[in-house]
Amino acid sequence: MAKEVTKRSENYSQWYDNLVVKADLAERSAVRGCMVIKPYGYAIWEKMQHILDAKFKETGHQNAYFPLFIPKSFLSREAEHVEGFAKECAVVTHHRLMANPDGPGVVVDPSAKLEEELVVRPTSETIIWNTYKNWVTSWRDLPILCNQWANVVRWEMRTRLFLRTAEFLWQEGHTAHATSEEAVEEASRMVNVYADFARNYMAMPVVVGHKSPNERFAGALDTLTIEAMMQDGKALQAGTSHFLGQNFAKAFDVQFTNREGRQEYVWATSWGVSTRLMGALIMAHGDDNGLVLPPALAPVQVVMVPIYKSPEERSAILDKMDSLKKELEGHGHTVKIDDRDTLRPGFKFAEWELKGVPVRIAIGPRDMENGTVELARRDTMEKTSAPQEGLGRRIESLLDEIQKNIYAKALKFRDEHIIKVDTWDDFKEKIEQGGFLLCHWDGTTETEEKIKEETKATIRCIPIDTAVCEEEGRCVYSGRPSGRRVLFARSY
RNA sequence: CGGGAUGUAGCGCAGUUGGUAGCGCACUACGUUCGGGACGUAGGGGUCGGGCGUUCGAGUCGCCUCAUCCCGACCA
Repeated sequence: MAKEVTKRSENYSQWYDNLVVKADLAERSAVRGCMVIKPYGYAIWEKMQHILDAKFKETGHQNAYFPLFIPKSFLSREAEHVEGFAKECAVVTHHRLMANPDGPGVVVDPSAKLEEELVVRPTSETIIWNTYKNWVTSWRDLPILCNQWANVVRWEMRTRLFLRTAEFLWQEGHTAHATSEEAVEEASRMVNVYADFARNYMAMPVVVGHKSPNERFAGALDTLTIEAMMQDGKALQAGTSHFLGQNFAKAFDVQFTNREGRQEYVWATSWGVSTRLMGALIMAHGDDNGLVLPPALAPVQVVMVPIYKSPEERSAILDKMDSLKKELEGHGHTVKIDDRDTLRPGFKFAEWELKGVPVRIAIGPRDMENGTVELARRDTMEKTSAPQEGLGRRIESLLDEIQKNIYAKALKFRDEHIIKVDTWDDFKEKIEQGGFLLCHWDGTTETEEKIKEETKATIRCIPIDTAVCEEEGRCVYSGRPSGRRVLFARSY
């Protein structure tokens, strides 16, 4: 039929694009580089949002909203920041259209030129720090712990659904602190919130670490990252948390009077994850049959498909399904009964597999006689027969098991593809096979750039949570001494 | 901004030396089906990206233009 999915092993990139569209997650928009997130895809994003939002609240943060438009001059206040974002900004220059005097349609009214152009936010540090200036006068006003859910625009040259689009949805936390220590601690806390979310909800293992100076966020003193491995062995930066020092406070003159009565610049962090997480989820778990969703993020955890010939059978089975649905909902699961009368069961099976629903329950005349259901799990594609009696408890433990199994599978894959590499020849060979390479690095940007030029691999992070990195050695490229291993990979 | 390609039905594509606009899927109606992506019959749907030219005649040839995609530079 029409919804054939490309084989993952044949062309991973094509498999991904195909899957995103076929599973009804998103599609390319007529607008250059932009994406339409379809209801099914958005439902997954909403689940992510709710879970993350609750975690932000738990850690003392509040939501707020800042303007979409940033006066051009704001961007240039912090030198490194402007340099980092200047090349990808959409700029509003006019505020009015007029009828085209030379033909049909409308043209920009040249008399409506803005005195100062407005940049569509690529990130909100500048507008937020310009605002925070007015919020802070005393140490008593600190900390400020705000988060914003918003869209941002980065005019990328080349785009991919979820992974890199001209406009994307994200959350950005922006905090202000009285001390450096407090801000460093905040940046670390939030990267761990992300890591916890990735592991326990997305069922996706991640490596937590520091970015090399070269890969840092523009304007940050330190960038923490979570790096995930996709099934083609490439790395995906799934979330970042930045210690911004006093850079933005100085650029926007945000000072407070400390307990000793002296004026001091505040210390800042910012952190964010985006709809890119959707791409990570798809690429981390999907297979040749389509999406594989961890139960914690599946908009539909259990789908029920009736199998019948006559209208009488149909109504009897649907009645049974209604009562089973209520039982499962009592256990807190989301259940959908696929009662579409125009499609055959086999089609429905394939469709829900494509959409990644963790558990399928099929009931036919045979099951009605025997008091059973057919249970199918998406992660292993196994089918078993189970009694209708006590189905709620059975499903509860099954969903739990699936969540754990998906993580275990991804973890196994990742650990099999992280290898230590100590020579340059070995590096060049191993990087072609995909995966993460743990190598010694001399700490210079020069070496990092050379390696990138020759192999397209970059330092994904300097891991903080892997004891195996802590050892003396020599740089894999230059041979100079190194105190620890870092993580190299090709990335999205 | 360099290099390369493609624009024909909702989607994917074919269209020969220029001669009535096609195929598959999807869609509509009816019937038979229904435990792994059903089948039959009958239908509907097009300014061939746009403009100008050559010609008796252009989807096809020429020029211009617009858009999109791929490979680089950039990147969550």
